[in-house]
Amino acid sequence: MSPGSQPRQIEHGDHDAIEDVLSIVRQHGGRATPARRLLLQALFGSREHRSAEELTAEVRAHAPDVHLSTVYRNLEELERLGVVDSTRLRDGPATYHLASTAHGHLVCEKCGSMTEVPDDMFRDLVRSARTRYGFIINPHRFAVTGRCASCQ
Amino acid sequence: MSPGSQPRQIEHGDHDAIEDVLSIVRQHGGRATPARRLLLQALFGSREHRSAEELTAEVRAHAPDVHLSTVYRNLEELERLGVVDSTRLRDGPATYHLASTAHGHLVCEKCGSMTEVPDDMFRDLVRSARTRYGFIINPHRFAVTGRCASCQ
DNA sequence: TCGCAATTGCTATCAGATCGCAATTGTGCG
DNA sequence: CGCACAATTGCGATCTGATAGCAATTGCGA
Repeated sequence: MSPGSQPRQIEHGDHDAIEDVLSIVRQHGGRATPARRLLLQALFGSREHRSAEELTAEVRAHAPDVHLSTVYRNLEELERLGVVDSTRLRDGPATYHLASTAHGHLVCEKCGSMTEVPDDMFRDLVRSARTRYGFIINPHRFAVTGRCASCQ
Repeated sequence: MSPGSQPRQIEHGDHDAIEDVLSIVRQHGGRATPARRLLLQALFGSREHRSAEELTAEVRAHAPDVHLSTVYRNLEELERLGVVDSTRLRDGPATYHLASTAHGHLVCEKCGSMTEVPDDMFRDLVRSARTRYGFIINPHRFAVTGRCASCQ
């Protein structure tokens, strides 16, 4: 559970994936800047949920001049393109992760721990929201709060 | 949709309800101050989700000196006592409402509109979270985000 | 009625996030 | 291959929502 654990190596598949994303960016009139590339690297390089601040720190390890606001702007852009999802956990900053890593979030309102859960948990909720209200739920972008097993 | 609409009259039942809450507060060593009473009045007086700021404005209509921080402190206290729930909609400030008015929230991430939905929509999710993870979900304290019917 | 802890008003401060602007830099087009 | 120009960046100022510290006030149990 230590914050900086699992700094999983960038695998060669990631590089292609990053370039794929960048070509999507280009298709939308965007550019492949070093900061953007580095940010994507950080996003691909870790399974954890990262705040903008944490991602900035990771980017800065390679390019110390990249500014926090740049990271925010890029995250916003990448979210607009559907590449990343942001999730507001109950307290603290928003966290960001690749949109492809599909999962919901259970956040304990006592101890703050977060459990990732598969999408199918939301199947029923998604279905009834659609049929009853015509509302299409995106289960990745919010946190479900309550009490975790050890905090009952 | 105008912000100040529906300023539903304080009904005589509300007064008793407010005093009931205050006696609970007293049982926990708290006091029945004017600010507290006014805040409860505001909470009872409206079905809408209100931010701390909005509630403060309402309280100030009767007692102009009540400070924003006082309202925050009281909301925190009342939430601790289980009288109110707070919900973080996707953006903007947290909103507060009486815990008794049980419902979940669907928030459109495009137009920002909010739909209140009955608890039973969450039945399945609540059940599988409990059986699979021992996690007890409180459906009132978070917002489910997605696209509303008119924003597909 | 009295004493004391709970509460308040106020200001300062916090964290997270956004904005404006001049300088820089990708990149599509010729 | 090189240019023009829009996209992007660094940086600081600024914004909003929320909290903390502290002295003065005030409910309320005994």
